[in-house]
Amino acid sequence: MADQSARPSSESLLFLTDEQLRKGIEAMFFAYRGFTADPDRILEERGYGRAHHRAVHFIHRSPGTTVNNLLSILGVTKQSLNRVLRTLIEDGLVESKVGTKDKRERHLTLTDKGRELERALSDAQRNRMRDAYRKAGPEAVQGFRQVLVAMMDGDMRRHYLALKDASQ
Amino acid sequence: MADQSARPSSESLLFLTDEQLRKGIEAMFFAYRGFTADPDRILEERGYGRAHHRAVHFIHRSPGTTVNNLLSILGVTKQSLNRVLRTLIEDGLVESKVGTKDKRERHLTLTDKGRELERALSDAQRNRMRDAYRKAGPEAVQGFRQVLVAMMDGDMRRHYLALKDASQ
DNA sequence: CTTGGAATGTCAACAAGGCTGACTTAAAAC
DNA sequence: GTTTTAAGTCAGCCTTGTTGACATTCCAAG
Repeated sequence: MADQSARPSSESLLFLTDEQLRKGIEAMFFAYRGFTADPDRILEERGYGRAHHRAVHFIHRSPGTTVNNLLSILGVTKQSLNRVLRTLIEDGLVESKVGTKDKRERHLTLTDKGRELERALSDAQRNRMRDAYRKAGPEAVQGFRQVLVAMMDGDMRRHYLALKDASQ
Repeated sequence: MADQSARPSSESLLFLTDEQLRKGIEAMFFAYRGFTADPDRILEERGYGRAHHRAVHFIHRSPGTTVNNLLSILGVTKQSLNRVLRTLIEDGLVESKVGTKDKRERHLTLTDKGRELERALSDAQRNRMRDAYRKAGPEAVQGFRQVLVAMMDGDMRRHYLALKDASQ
C-alpha cells in the first residue's frame, strides 16, 4: 500500500512513458474480453447474462449475504439487482430466507442447482486464469495482483480485501 | 469438477489453489471497475458512453483506420459501431474520408475536438494506471502485463501486439 | 461489359441491463 | 408513536449490444 516503498530499481519510475501506460490500458481492455469470454458462452446457453454471473458468484462467495450487502459489492441499483435476483429465485438457483435476527433482511444462498451453475462458470474462468498464470510465471502473478489492487477504488478495495481468503 | 481447494496443490510449480484463482478473478472484476470509473465520469458529462470511448481511443491510436478494422478490434457488429460513429461524426469529433485507393472504404480520423476528448479520457485513465504502477512497483508492472497478455484470446492478442508501441 | 462479392450504410425491431422516481410493506430503532 | 431501514415492485428511459433485410458503391473476375 505504501507507494514510496523505495524500490531501489535504477531508473525507478522513469519508465512510465505515455506509450507504456497506453499499452497497459489496452492490455486491460483486451484481457477483460478474454476474462469474460468463457463464462459468457456458458451463460448464453442457459439464458443468463453477466449480471446473473456476478450475483451467483458473490452469493456463492458469501453465503447468507443480504441484498443490501450484495448491492454495495456489485455497485448497481436495487431495481437492477432485483430483476436478476428474481429470475434466479424463480428458476430455483438462489434461495431467499427471511432473517431470524432482523426479519427485514433476506439472506441469499445458492441451491444445488445454483451451485452447479456457479461451478461451471468458475471452472471455466479459473481454467483461463490458471493458464494465464502458468504462462506468465509465479513472479508475474504477484505483480498482477498488486497492480490490480492498486487500481481499485477505495470502496471496491475494501470489499475485495473483506472477501475471505482461505489460502493466505 | 476438480475441487482441490482442500489441497494446496504443492506438486504444481505454482501455488495455484482454487482460492488463489478466485482472488485473481475478483481482483479483475473490482479493478476493471476502477479502470473505467474516471473515463465514465468524463463521458457522462459530455453525453457519451463507453462505446464512444472505445471508438475514439482506437481511432486515435490508428489514425486513418477503416471501419472494418475498427469492427474487428472492438468485436461488435457494424450496426452497433455505426450508431456510435454517426454521433461522433455529427458532433464533429471524428472525420470520415472516402478512401483514395479503394473508395468503398472510409478512413477515420479524429478532429481537434475529437483529440481534445481523447486527451481528457486518456489523461484520466493514464493517471489511474500510473498511480497503480507506482504503488505496485516496477517488477509488478512486468508481471501485470504478462498475465494480461496471457489471458487474451488469440484474436485479441494479435490486435494488441499489432498496435504500435513506441516504447519498446 | 456484366456480374458477383466486398465494404459500407441504413432501417426496423428487439433484449439485456444499467438508471431514476414513486410507492408499499414490514420491522427495527429511536 | 414516529422515523428509518431493508426489501420489493411498477413504470419508464437510456445505452449498447443483437438479427435481419436491403441499398449503394465499387473492385475485380469472367
